[in-house]
Amino acid sequence: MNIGEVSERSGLPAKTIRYYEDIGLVRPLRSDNGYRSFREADLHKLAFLGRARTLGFSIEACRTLLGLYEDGSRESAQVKTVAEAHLAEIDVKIAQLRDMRDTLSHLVDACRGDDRPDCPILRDLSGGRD
Amino acid sequence: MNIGEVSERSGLPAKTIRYYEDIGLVRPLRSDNGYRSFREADLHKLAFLGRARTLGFSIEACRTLLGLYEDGSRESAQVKTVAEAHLAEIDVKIAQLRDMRDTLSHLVDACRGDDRPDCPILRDLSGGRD
DNA sequence: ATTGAGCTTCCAGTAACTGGAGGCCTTATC
DNA sequence: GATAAGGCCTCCAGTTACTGGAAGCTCAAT
Repeated sequence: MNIGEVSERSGLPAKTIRYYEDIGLVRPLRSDNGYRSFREADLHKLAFLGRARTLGFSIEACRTLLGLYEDGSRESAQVKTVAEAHLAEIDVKIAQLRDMRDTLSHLVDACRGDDRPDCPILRDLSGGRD
Repeated sequence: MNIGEVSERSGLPAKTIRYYEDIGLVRPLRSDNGYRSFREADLHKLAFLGRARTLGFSIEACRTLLGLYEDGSRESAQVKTVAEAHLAEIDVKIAQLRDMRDTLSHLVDACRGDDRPDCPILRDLSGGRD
């Protein structure tokens, strides 16, 4: 398979696939003409990576997961540990965003949004010194 | 004021303050010895930026907000528009993270996390082909 | 005179790609 | 056989918002 077909079947841009090869996540063969030549297993890996990325796993976490995926003697506890760590990160991010959201939505609600300069949003940002 | 004092009073690292000067968000004076010399107004701007950043505004949004802050003839509608756009982005991010969280927490719950290789998380990532 | 802290600039690196330039390879058409 | 289109190649630069570090000047105190 050439990169175009793999791109289509995995849903990943060709650029991204080349990048993943650069950083050692996949190692496709090469044809005589220099083109990358992907096996089914490479495609599966890339699809795996795409899915893991949509779940928000970092590239390094993906590398770990891929290693476990390919290691028949893994313990599921290892996988679970990685996933739980990521879940905890997601929770932190959500909490941070919610804090921002709460503060910001109060400010937005308080702002009349008309043609006058008076603005609670700017007042808040300026530390009330205004 | 030298950068150290401004850093302490604004809560921003000196590195960040220099960076903000680089990209034109503040323009401190210079002393004869080459040191940056900050006025109170510069400190206020930096504190403003720090606060806006904690609310998640991008640097470019901060630049816009700072411009409005300094423009006595602004209309609060302009500020509100920027804030609402940012609020919408936050909502999108929260929704994405929640989706990830939901999927991932189901998978984590389904994984026994013991010494056996069988793992629903990997099964999901591999597209069920496992 | 010599520390040590504080300041300066400049370069490189982070995360995970993405865009673009310049240039082969392949296939089809005239 | 020439040519054009499209796919592929590599390499370089840019993105966001900083952060770390090196080499070196300045200042205050000893």
